[in-house]
Amino acid sequence: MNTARGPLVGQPRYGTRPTMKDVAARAGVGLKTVSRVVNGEPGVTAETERRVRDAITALGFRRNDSARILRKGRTASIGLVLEDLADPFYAPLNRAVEEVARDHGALLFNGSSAEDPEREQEVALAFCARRVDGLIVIPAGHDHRYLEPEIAAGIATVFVDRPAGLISADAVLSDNFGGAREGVAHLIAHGHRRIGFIGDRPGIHTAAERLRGYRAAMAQAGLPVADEWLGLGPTAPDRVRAAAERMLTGPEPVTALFTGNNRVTVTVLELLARSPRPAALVGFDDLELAGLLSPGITVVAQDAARLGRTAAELLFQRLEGAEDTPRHVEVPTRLVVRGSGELPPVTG
Amino acid sequence: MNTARGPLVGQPRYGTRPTMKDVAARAGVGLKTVSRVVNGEPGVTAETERRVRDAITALGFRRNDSARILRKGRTASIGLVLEDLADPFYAPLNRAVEEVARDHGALLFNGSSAEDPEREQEVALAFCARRVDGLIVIPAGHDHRYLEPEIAAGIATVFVDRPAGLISADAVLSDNFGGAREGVAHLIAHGHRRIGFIGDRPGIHTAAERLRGYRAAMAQAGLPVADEWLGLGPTAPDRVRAAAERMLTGPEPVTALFTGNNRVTVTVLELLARSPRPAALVGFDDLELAGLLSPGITVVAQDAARLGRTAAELLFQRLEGAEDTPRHVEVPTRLVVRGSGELPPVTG
DNA sequence: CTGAAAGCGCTTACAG
DNA sequence: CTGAAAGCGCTTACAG
Repeated sequence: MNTARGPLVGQPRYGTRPTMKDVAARAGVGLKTVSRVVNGEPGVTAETERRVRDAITALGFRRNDSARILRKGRTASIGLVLEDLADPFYAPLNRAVEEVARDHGALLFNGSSAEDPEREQEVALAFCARRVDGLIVIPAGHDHRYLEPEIAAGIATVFVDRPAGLISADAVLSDNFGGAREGVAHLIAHGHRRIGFIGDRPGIHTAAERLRGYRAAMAQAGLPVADEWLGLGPTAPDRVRAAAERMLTGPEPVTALFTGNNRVTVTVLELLARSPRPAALVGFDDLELAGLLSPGITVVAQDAARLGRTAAELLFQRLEGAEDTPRHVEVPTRLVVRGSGELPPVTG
Repeated sequence: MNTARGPLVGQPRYGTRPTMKDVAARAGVGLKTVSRVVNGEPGVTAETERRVRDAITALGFRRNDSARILRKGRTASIGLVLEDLADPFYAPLNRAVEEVARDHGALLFNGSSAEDPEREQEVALAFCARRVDGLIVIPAGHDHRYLEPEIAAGIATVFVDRPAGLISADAVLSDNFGGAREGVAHLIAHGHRRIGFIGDRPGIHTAAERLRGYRAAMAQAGLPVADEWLGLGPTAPDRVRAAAERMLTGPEPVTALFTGNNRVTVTVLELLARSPRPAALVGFDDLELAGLLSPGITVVAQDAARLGRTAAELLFQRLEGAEDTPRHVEVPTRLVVRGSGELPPVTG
C-alpha cells in the first residue's frame, strides 16, 4: 500500500519524478543552466554548478532520455528482429550486435518474428514507430517492401542471415554455398559416393544455397545425384526421420548424410544412434557437446557472432553517412573435423 | 549519393518524416482530428476520416511513438538485463519475457552485464533513463541500492535467477536447494556414498543454495561429507578439471559427481570421457544433446522459460497496481533421468 | 463533429 | 556566465 505512489493504471508516471525544472527551482537557477550541468557543457561557474549538483542529489534527479531524444532527433537505439530469441544459434549474434551498439552509445530493442512474416513486419514497424536509428532484420518473410518508406525516411537497415526480399538492401550472409560444398567434398574425400542431403524447403534462401553447394561438390567429383538422395522440406522431426530412413535403407542406401541445419542434424543423430549400420555425417551449424559424442560430429560451423558484429558495424557505418549503394557481405564458414565426417563408407 | 536524404551525422532525422501537422495541413483539418483518426478515436465523420487517411497514405506518415510516449507518461517498454545475451541458458528466458511484454503491448530492451556489476548498473540505469515502465534484472552484482530511487519513482523491478542484494525486491528463483538435493539423493539411491560436488564460488547465491542442497541430501542419508569432495570456486575449465581429477583419484576416490552448473558439467564430461574409471554424474542445468551421449546425462533441469515468464508476469502485475510487498517466487526444477546418474558405484 | 491551446521534459538558438 | 523563449511530435483538457 504505497499511497505515495498511488494507483498506476493509466496514470502518467513521470509526475512522480523530478524534472530539470524542479532542479532549477530548487537551485535557484534557470533551466538551461541545469541542462548545462547535466550534460557537462562549459560555461557554468563552480559555485553555480555546485548548487545545481546539490539540487540534483537532493531530488534524486535523473535526466529523462526519452524527452531528450524527442528534441535531438536521434534515439540512440537500434532494433534487432530475429527469428526466435530462444534459439541458441542466434544468441551470439544478438550479443555481438549488442556490443557494437554499446560501442556506439545505442540501446538495443529485441524481438522475435517466430518465423511468421506478419509478426516480423509488426515487430520491425513497431521499432520504426519508436524511431530507432537503425534496424537489423533476420528475415522470416520474402517481401520487405513494407520497409521501403522507413529506409527512405532514414532508418538504416541491414539484413542478416538471409537476404531481403523484393527490395535492394544491405545484407550480411554466411557462405552457405561454399560451406556446404566444402562439407560434402569432405565426405567425398573420405570415400563416399552416395551422399544424402536433408535440408529445409528450397524456398528458404539458406537452404537453397546449401543444396546448391551439395550439388556443386558432387558435380565437381563427377558424381551423379539420385532424386532419392534429396530430402527437402519442413524440418519437423517426423519428416526428417522419414527422409533419413528412406535414404539409409533399400538396395542402394547412402553411406553418408549431409544435414542442412542443426535441427535436422539432431534428429538424424537420434536416428543414427539406433541404426544398425553406421553412416558418416556432416552437419551444417555447430552444436554444443558435438565434440563429446562418439564419434564427434563433424560440422560446417557458421560464425554467428561475426554475422552479428558485421551487420551492426555496417549499420553504424550507414548512420555515420556511408555511401548508399547496398552492400552484400559474405561471412566464411569453417569445417570442424571431429569424427563423424571421416567414417569410411559401409555398404551392404 | 542519396542527396534527398543528405548527410546524417549529427543531424536530426525526424525532419525528413511527415508529422501529424503535415498530415493536418494536407487534409485541411486540425491536428487533433488527425490524432483521432490515427488512434481510432470516435467522433470523426467518414468523409473527414477519408481525407485524413488519404493524406496519411500520400505522405507516408507513421506516428512517432517516441513523442506519444513523452506525453502519455508510459513508455510501453521494459528492460531486461541479463548476464550474457549469448548464453543459451538465458535464451528461452529472454524469449519468454518478450512474449509476456508483447501480450502487454510493450517492447523489450536487452542488455548484458557480462557478469560485471558496474556494467549491470550502467545498463539498468540507461534503461531507467529511457523511463522503461519496468526492469527485469539477472543480478551480476550484490548491491542493488543504486536502483532504489528508480523503484521508488515507479519503475517496477523484478529480479530473476538470483535475488537482489541489499534491497527488498521481487525475485523469481529456481529451487536451487531442492533441485540439488534431489539430484544428490538420486545418486545416493543408486548406491553412491562418496559423492563429489563441483560448483561455483559460494558467494554466488545459486551456488550456495546448490551446495546446501548437496549437504542436505548427504545429511538426510546419514553420509559424511569429506572436505576433499568439495570443489568450490571459479568455473574456469582448469580449476574444474583439477578439482575433478583430485576427487577421482587417490585412495578413497568419489564414485559419483554432482556438478553445479552446465559449464562445470561440460568440463567434467570431457574429463570423464578420457577417464579409465567410470563415475556417475548428475549435473545442474540441462544441455543440448545430453540425451545423445552414452550414457545420456542425467540432469536437474531448470525451466528458464518459466523463470522468464513468471518474472515478466509479476512485473506487469506490479504495473497494473498490485500491492507493494515484495514477493519471492520459486520455480521448481525437474530431474531428467538419462543414464549417467544411474551408473552404479565403481571402486578400486 | 472539430480544433486551438497548453504541456510532456528536454535541447536549440538566441539575447543579455 | 546565464536564462527566457521556442520547439521536438505528440496527447490532454477544454471550448465551440
